[in-house]
Amino acid sequence: MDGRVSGPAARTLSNRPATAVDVARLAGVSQSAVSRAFTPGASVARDTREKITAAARALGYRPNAIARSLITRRSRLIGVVAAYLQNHFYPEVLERLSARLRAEGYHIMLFTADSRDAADPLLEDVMRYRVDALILASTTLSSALAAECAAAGIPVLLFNRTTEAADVSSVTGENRRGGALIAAFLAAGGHRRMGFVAGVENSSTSRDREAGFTGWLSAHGFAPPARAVGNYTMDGAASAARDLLSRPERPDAIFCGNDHMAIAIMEVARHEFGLRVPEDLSLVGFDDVGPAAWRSFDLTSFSQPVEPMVDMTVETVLALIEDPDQPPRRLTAPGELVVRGSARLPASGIITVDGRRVWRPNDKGLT
Amino acid sequence: MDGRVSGPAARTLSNRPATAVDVARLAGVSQSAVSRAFTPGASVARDTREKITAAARALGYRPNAIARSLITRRSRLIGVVAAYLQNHFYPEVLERLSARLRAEGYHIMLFTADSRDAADPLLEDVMRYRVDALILASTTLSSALAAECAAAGIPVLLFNRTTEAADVSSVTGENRRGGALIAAFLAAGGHRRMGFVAGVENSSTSRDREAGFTGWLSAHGFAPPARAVGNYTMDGAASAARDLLSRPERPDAIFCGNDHMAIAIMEVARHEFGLRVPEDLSLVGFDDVGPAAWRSFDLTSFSQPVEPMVDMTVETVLALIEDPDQPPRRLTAPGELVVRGSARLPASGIITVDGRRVWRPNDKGLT
DNA sequence: TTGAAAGCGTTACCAT
DNA sequence: ATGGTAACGCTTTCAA
Repeated sequence: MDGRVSGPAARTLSNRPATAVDVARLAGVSQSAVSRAFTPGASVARDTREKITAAARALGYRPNAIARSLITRRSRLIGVVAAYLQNHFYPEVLERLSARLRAEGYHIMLFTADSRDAADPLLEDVMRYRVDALILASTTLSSALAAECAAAGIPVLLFNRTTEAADVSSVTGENRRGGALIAAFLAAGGHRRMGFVAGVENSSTSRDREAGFTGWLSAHGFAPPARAVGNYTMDGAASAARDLLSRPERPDAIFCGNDHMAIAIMEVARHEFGLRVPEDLSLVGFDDVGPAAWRSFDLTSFSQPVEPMVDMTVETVLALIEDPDQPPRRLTAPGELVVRGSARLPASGIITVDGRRVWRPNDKGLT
Repeated sequence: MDGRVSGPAARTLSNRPATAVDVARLAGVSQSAVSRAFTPGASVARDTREKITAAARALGYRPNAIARSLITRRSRLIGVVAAYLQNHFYPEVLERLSARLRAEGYHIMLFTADSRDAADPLLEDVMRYRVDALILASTTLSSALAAECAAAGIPVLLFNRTTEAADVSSVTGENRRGGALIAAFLAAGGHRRMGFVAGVENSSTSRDREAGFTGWLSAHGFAPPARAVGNYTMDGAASAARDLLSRPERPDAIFCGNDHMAIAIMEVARHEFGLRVPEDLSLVGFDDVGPAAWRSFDLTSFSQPVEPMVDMTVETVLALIEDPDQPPRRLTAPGELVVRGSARLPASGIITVDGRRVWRPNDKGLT
């Protein structure tokens, strides 16, 4: 009766995104049919579907993922909490993770956490968006938070971290074995005054690497390494290096908690202390990130292979979403000690695999 | 009447997240009241609110952002499309952007685009989630896509890119002025055989930097620079460097399209060609990312200040969300030519500002 | 200040 | 194979 705005034309003029109802009306079918046409496994007759897709295209219709999420109770959103994005490892992970998840129909909601402030307020947001799962990359998850996620039924996966406090899934590299292997490598290279630069001290990653390193050393009659803390930051590592390198008994080899810190330490050693690497000081890192291979650094490093780690992560997360009650998985991706020029070489054990030089000592007992 | 599952206990036992109805029931109020209690500006009596928050806490209630989005038609999600995450510039941007948006109550949905494949399928996903705005960091947006976003009413902002094809908002650095300033700087430093390594050739960023550079050169009687294309990747830049440096008339200075490529070029120059930087070859980059300041590179570079750029971005995006019909903004964040040791120095014009050495020639005409 | 009721745009379940 | 209808969990009128 009111002629001002009515009829199909008005719909078309409306600048709000088209809905399934609009499409249904135009195609002359029910809204349910439209829904089915956009649902992969649903049963729709050939020409019904064609009418619908034609109408949808005409209206620029796209199913509203928000509305879908509400009813299906699946947002197909994965919360990813990352810190330390300036550490090259994480951009590499993020890139791969995003690609793999997208292939599975999931998307990333990105949260960056200051390492200093608690993850709590951030978690509040995560929960409100009803993410289907949460991947914590390098953030300490308080056990309280883990409990809260569990209560909310949100699967949690720790990436590059573990925790004893809660029974939660995790994907890590071979931190302990890597640390031990590096100790053996440096010892075989003739070094005697070892140093270690820790990352964030209460992180499992740093603790495990250190435990592997010092464990091997003490088991083989070495003095405990000189030690400083770099907190996984470049500035922290630079300070740690200044500390270590100005001690009377200067280390002749330093195991740096990760490559990011190793680079900062190398800079300080060379440019502030005038040391030659590896003649005066051997340096070994962890992660084997891109910059480790740059000629300026040529860093020997224990690898954490991004692709396998991400693949494990995605697989685990999807399984957890499928069945949240299944037991948590704690997975470890095997790495290699990739040998480059930043540390003096042992007499034997260096072989070339897939174009990379790696150290595989005959000595067993380094599993 | 059916006694099996009913009453408050049953609700409590349910492991689905609590809803506003659950809270209302427990607090003895209406569901609307619960909604108001969680809406900043709403009118709720003091003790009503207290009853509600108590009940909410007891049940672990959190408002469902998905449901809220559906009715408010605002997802408070910002789509961010990023490529080249291995270029340090982008992680820095992402980190800052995430923090700033979160402070405004928005969240990032992250999409990583292979630079090779089109952004189209990705855009489909973006639209389905009804993001409130789209930030394209370093991706070429086809004008067709821009049109589609406009049709869907999604504000788009190009970060570190512009386009003539469509009338869309953008935030960039001073690409043209930077390129010109670098030309003047190198000329003043006594260089005569200039080289340029382009990024992605059809990107506005690379084109503007090159235009500024070659424009200044030709205006001042210099031959056009030797030219190669690096596509903003390290591998591409390394190849470009090999090309340029093995030419008979080897350049004595190269303007590298960004720092990421500059580092690769420096590696090749030093380690493959045995050149000293800057004695044999001067190198200048663009962006002034973190690694530029590392002693090993000590790269002279025109800065693109992340914080101002991100702040402009957030401000613009919020304004566009508020009023999508306002005219697009094309903003430019001023940079400086940060002088370090990778290029021979001009006799004058270098001053120290905020502890950084920058070049500010007396010569006007470099606006 | 509060509660009832009408959506928001889907999917899911029933009939047909 | 198709259409009608009831959710999903919230915000937003509108009355009271």
